[in-house]
Amino acid sequence: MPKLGMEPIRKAALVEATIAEIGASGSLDVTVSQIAKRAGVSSALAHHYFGGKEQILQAGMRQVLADFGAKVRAALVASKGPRGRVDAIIAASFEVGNFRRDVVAAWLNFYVLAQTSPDASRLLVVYQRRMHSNLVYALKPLIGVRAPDVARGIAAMIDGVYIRQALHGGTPDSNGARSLVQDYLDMCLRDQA
Amino acid sequence: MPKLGMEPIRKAALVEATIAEIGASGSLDVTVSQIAKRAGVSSALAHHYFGGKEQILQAGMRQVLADFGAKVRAALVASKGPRGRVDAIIAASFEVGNFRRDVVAAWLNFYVLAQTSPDASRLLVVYQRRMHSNLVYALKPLIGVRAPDVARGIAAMIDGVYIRQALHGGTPDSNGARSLVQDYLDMCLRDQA
DNA sequence: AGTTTTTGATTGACTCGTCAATCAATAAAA
DNA sequence: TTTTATTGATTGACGAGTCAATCAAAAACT
Repeated sequence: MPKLGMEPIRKAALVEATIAEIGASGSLDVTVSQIAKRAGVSSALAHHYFGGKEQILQAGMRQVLADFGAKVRAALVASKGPRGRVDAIIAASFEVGNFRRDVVAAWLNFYVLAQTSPDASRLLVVYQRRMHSNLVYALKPLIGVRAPDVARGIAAMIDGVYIRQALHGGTPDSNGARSLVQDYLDMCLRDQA
Repeated sequence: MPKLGMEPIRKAALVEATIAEIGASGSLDVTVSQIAKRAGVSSALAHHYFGGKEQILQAGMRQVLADFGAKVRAALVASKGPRGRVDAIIAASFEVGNFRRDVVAAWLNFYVLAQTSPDASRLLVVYQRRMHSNLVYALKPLIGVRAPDVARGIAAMIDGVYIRQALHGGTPDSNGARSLVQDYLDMCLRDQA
């Protein structure tokens, strides 16, 4: 055989190229040839390793989700105390890397895909569940029984702020986004409802 | 055949069919033939009246935006007092019609399009600006100088809650969505920051 | 060590389908 | 007859997926 163990290398390159192409086109209308070309291989090889276009795109999506999850996890282990944990989640959500052209494109098209693809929908639910349970776990010591409700509010606001920032042409304002959500959190903590 | 004055009728039918097809496919990957067929005409006629696919899709998007704007306007004229105006905007945003399959699909794909199409981006900015100024106008009597910031928070939360509801399979919970945002508003009003 | 066999890696060429856009032709008002 | 409405047929381009063939290293064998 030629150089052995090419498969994981090629797959990784194709996944990366997939995300890049999605970013370049802004949509999922990317050809397998484009992806393969960017990865430096033939389109036939992409089919050989992934089986079909659908699976290539799915691998790309999964990668974006995984990257995000890793960022949150890293931020959490470096945090201290309940409030620190919430702040870490918020900060990780608005990290500059998340506003990269290709990452934004991946997320938006992920939403679109989630309407019709059970696979995409399931992945999205997993992400939302993890976000929610992370938030609840951090909020419980701070506000007790109100934690689930506040977590829902924070999660929604993170999504809303993210989309607005992402679509707002020009440099995204990570700090502004973060403080908007943190102000909301502060207010919730101050409030006795 | 030609009964005169068909143009506006056909155009309206094609626009409606466009939105329906976008809803059916969940994406902008709809063929002109599909749209034309649903509208009961040939694809050639669609090209004849609109010039090209791009313009057909754009007309569909503009229609969705216009429908939303009309709903908000209607809710505003029927409202009473500052607080009533804010509630009206929130309620209009989560009206059941906005969760229709095709409307959701249109909005999500609108976001996607806004990344790369200056036209779509411009339309989106117009919508956001109007939303913001409506909110500020209603909030000013309630919280004065804090109005712009709170308006930003409410707008973001509306978007975030909407997306979560829209992508959450099953019947959307209009009331739940509304109360989530209204609770946020109540808290802002109660708060002296 | 040298030869042979095996097999992963890789591609160019091809098939089959689809789709946007165009056009020439037809029909019916004005 | 000039204009408006309307379509079937056609075209030209493009893209997913398949396949047979090639290449080169590694393993097996002598």
